[in-house]
Amino acid sequence: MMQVQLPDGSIKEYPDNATSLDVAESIGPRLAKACIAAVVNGKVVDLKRELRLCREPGDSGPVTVRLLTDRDPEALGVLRHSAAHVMARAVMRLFPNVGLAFGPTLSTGFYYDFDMPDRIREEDFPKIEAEIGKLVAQAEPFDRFELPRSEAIGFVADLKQELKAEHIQTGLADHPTLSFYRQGEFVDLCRGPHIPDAGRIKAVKLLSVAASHFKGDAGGKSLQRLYGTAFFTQKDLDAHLAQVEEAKRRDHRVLGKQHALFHISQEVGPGLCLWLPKGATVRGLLEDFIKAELLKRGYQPVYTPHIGRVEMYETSGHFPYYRDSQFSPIFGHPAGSVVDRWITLLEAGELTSQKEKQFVEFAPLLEARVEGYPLGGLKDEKVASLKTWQSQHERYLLKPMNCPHHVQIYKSQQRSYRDLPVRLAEFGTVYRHEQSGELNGMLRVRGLTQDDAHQFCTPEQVENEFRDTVQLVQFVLGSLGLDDYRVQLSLRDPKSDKYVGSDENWQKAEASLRRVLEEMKLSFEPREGEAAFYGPKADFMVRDCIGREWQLGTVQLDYNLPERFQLEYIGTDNRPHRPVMIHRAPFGSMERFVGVLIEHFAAAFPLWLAPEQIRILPISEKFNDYAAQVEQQLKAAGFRATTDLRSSKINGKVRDAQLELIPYMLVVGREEAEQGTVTVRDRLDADHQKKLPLAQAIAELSAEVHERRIRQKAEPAKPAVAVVEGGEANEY
RNA sequence: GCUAGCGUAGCUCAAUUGGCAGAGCUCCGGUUUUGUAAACCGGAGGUUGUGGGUUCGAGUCCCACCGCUAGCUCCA
Repeated sequence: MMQVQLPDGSIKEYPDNATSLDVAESIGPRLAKACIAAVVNGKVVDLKRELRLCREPGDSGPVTVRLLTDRDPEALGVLRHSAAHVMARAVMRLFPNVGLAFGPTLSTGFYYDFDMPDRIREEDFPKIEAEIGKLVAQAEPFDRFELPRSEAIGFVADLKQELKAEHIQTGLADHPTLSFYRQGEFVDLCRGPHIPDAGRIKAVKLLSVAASHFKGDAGGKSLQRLYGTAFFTQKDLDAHLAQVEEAKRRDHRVLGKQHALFHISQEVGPGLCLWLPKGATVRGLLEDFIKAELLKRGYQPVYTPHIGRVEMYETSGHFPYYRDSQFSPIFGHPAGSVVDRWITLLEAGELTSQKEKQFVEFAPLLEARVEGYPLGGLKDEKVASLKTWQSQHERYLLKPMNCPHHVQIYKSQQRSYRDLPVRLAEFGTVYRHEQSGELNGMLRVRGLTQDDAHQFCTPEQVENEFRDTVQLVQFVLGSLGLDDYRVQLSLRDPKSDKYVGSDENWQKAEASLRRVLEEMKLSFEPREGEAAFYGPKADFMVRDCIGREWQLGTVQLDYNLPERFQLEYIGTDNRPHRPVMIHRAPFGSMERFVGVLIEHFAAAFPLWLAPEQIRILPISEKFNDYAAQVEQQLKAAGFRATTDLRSSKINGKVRDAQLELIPYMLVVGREEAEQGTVTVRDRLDADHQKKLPLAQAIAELSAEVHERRIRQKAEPAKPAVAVVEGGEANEY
C-alpha cells in the first residue's frame, strides 16, 4: 500500500499500483469523470499514470495528489497539447508524407510544426477542423508507452519520422527511455501529459499557418507551423476570439492612420516613422511630462548629435557586436567602403591573393593611398596597415545607442565623488537596421527616440539609483493607467561567452538588482541568458487594458562601458575610481510607447493627452462669433481646442467629433451666446449634458487635465483564461 | 534575412474566363442656417507599387525589384 496526501492535507491509503484516476474514483465517480489530469508531487501527469512512477527513487513518503478539472489553469495546457496531437493526426489523415516536429502549447493556444510536401492553406482549415471534429467525436483514449532508447530509434524510423529520430539522437541524447503516446493509428514521441481521451476537447479552432524552422534554427529545415487554440467550452473559445477581434480593432497601425497620428512613407523608407501633428502632440505632451519629472529627480538635460565616429563605437563594443543590425558607416573618403570590405575579408580569412591584387590596384582609382600595405606580410600586419588608413579618414556611424555620447559628456570634465551621481538625460534618436521582417508599425522601427538617461554613480550608490529609477518607471506607468506589470530580471547565462566584463562585476550587479527588487517587494522572474552583453537588466512587462503584455521600460546596469572608456571620479582618498553606469528608459522608445498607448486607449486618449481636447460646435454660422470667443478663452486657458465652422447641421458636427474621439464638445447656439454659457457634451457620457458658464466649464476641464485623470474604461474584455504555458516543455 | 500571402484614387473597397478602371468617404465649388451620431446639388481626384516580358489586348498571366502583412529568426 502507498500513502496519498490530498490538497486538504488528508492522507489515504491506496494499492501500490494506484493511479490518480483511482484516487478520483475513490472520492466520487463524478469527479473521476470531470478530471483532466493530476498534479502528482508537483508535476502534471496523466490520470492513468501509476503514482509510484512519479516518485523520486528512494522516496517512500506520501505522494501528494491534486486532481485537475477544467477549472484549473494547468488543465487547459494539457487540453491544448492534446488538441495539437489530434490536429496533427487530422493533418496526417488528409495529407501524404507528413513529418512531425514539435507541437507545444502557448499561452493562447498551440501549434504543431509539420515537414510536408503539400502546402496547407487557410482554405484547408475547414476540412482539417472537420477531421478533428470526427476524431473528437470518436473520443479515443491517449495511451502512453515507453521504449528503451535503442528500440525508440528504430520505432520512429519505422514510422518514417526523421525529425523525431534526429531529436532523439541530439536533443534527447541523455534519455535512457523515451515515452510515446498512441491515439488510434497516430503515435507521437511525447513527454505528455495528455487528457484521458479526445472527447474532452469541446471547442477547437485553427487560427493561422506560417513558416518556421526546425528547432528555431534559421538555417534549419523550413517547416509549416499550424496554429490553433482549444478550450473546454465553446463560450471560452468565443470569448477568446472576441478578444482577438478587440485587439485587431485597436491595431495602432489602423488607428494611427484613421486618426492621423503617424505615417510611414515608402519614399522616406521602411521603419522610419513620420509623426503627424496629432501624434506629435501626444508625444510632445509625454516628453514634457517626463522632462518635468526628471528635473525634480536631479537629472540634467543634454543633447548629442545623431552620428559619431565609428572608433567610438568600436571602443564601446557596439559596432563589432551589432554590426549586422546597424546602418552601414558613413565614409568621409570614397574608398572607405572598399577598405572596410577589404578588412572584413582579411579578418574572415576569405581574401584570395587574386582578390587582394584587385584591391591593391583598385584603391588608387578611388584616390586611396595605401603605399604602406605589406603585400607579402602577415594577415595582422595587413589589417593594421588598413586600419591605420581608416583611422586617418573619417568614418561615422548613425548612432545606434546614446550611451557613448553621454559617456563623452561625463568625460568632458574631471568628476569628484561629490558630483556623483551624474544623471544625463536626453530624448536621443538612434538608428538600427532591424531586419525587414521585424518592422511593425511604430512598435518596431529603424529610427527611434529613446527617453534615455545614463546615471554615473559610485558602486555604493548603485542600489539607491536603481531604486529611484524603478520608482520613476512605476510613477510614469501609473500616470497612464498602466499599473499592471511584472518585472523580468534578465541575468547572464554563466555558461555563455557572449558577455563582457569580470565575473565579479556580474555577480555584484546581479545581486544588487535582486536585492532592490526584493526590498521593494516587486515580484520578478529571473531569466538566465537574457541579459545584455554588458550587464543585467530589469524589464517592465506591462499589461494593457485588454490583457496583452508589452515590454516597455528597462533599467540596465553596466560595469562595462566605464571600463572600456576608462571613466573615473576622484574619491575621498584623492585617488581615481571607476564609476558604474545605469542605462534606463521608462518608456523604452517614444515610437513604441505611443504605439502601445494607441492600442491601450484605442486612440481615445485621456483629456490631458488628447491631441484635440475640445471642439466647439456652433449650432449655425450665426453663432460663429460667439464660438470664436469661446475658442479664444479656451486657448488662453491652455486647451487644444478648435471650432467646427462648416455649414453642416449640428448632427453632422457631433457625429464627426464623436468619431474623431474628441473628449469634449462644447455646443453653442442662441441660448449659450445670450447667457455666456456652453453646453458640455462629454464623449463618454453624451446623455448627461450640462449647460455651464464658460468659466466654470474651463475650471472643471482644467482640473481633469491637471490631475491627468483617466476616465475611459476599456470595453470590458473577458479576462483571458489563465494558462500555464508549456513552451516546448511537453515535447521533451 | 527566411517562408507564405498581399499591393487599384488621400482613406475603405469593387472591376465575370485577360476585353472601355468604378463606388462611398475625404477634398473643392454652390445651395441650405440648422439644437446633439451623416442636409442637398455639382466637380475634381488614377501611368492599377516600380521595371521588364507574354498577348490583337494585362489591374488580371510570367520574371525581377520595392513595400506591406503573418509567422520564423533577431532585438544594445
